[in-house]
Amino acid sequence: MTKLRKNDLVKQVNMGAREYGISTVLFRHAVGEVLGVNVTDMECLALIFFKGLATPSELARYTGLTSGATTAMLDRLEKAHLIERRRNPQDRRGTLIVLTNERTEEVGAMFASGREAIDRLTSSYSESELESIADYFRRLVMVWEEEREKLNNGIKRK
Amino acid sequence: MTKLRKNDLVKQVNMGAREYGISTVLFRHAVGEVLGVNVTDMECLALIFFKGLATPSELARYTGLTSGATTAMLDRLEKAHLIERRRNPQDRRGTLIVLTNERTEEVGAMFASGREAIDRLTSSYSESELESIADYFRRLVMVWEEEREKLNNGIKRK
DNA sequence: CTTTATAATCAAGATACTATAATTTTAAGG
DNA sequence: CCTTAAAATTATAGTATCTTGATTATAAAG
Repeated sequence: MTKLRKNDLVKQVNMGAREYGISTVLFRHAVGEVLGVNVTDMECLALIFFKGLATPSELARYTGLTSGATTAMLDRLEKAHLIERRRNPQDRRGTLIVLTNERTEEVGAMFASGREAIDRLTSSYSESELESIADYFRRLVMVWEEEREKLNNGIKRK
Repeated sequence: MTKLRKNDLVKQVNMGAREYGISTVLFRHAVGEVLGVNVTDMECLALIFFKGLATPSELARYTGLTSGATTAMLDRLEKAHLIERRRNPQDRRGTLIVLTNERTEEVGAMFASGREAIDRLTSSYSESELESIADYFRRLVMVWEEEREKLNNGIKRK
């Protein structure tokens, strides 16, 4: 009954992907609680931390906030000395958002332990396993991006 | 230089995991826009959809909302005929939250196409690949859960 | 140049959330 | 039983956050 076994594995993987998403959401909420920032602001902060650099427009797209709400959010993060606005030399209308030197370490420390654990975990797999996993993630991202575009096109047509 | 190759693969996987998380957030926001519900409510709705069933306490933990705000949120989703409150036969103090029959299809349709694509994608891997991927997800979840507990313990001690 | 589009901000009013406390209903322990 | 605890809801007042529409500065296209 190898067919059953495969179906079962497919389910396990799909379930795993979902639970992974849930666990990262919960973790970010916990970090937010420690830093004293709300959920929206924390989602942003996490993105800035992982990307190293972001623009307000990018953050607005990511969080689904309007531009006004995004400005307000960045004001809050700035007042808490968590981020800094820098002018974009390429486009002088634009702003670049980075973590402040002051608190990057503090924020980093919370993610660092997890990052290291993930590094150890990932490194424990063989090259061929890593190839499969990386490939799977790439394709997952493609699927959700395509689905999102379908929805967005649907909105525009109305 | 097989060491370099492995390091590169590890980076690809770690990056892939992050981008996957980002793409699912963006997708849920797009669905929320179509359904006309705000981000918080949508995060909840997605959890209910994927789990099939949830309790208010569970949703409060997941969203970081207080119990009062959770009740208000469920009121909004109920007024929009997206969810239904059912009594929990196991614990009659409790409430179970499910999608309504009316709109499950509508919501489901938006996720269905993606779900099917994911199913096809996942099924295209071999059993041994799926084992590695499932294992990787399981361990990722464990890592973030552990990290979250560390943070929560830190809060409590204060 | 002039027009149009984009990035970000700001101001005002509407909505959502928090904190707190009280209430109801049920579960579970002694 | 009786007490204590848990799940969910309700109510109120205050605060935080979001939306909308206007505004400024700059970029890009014609």
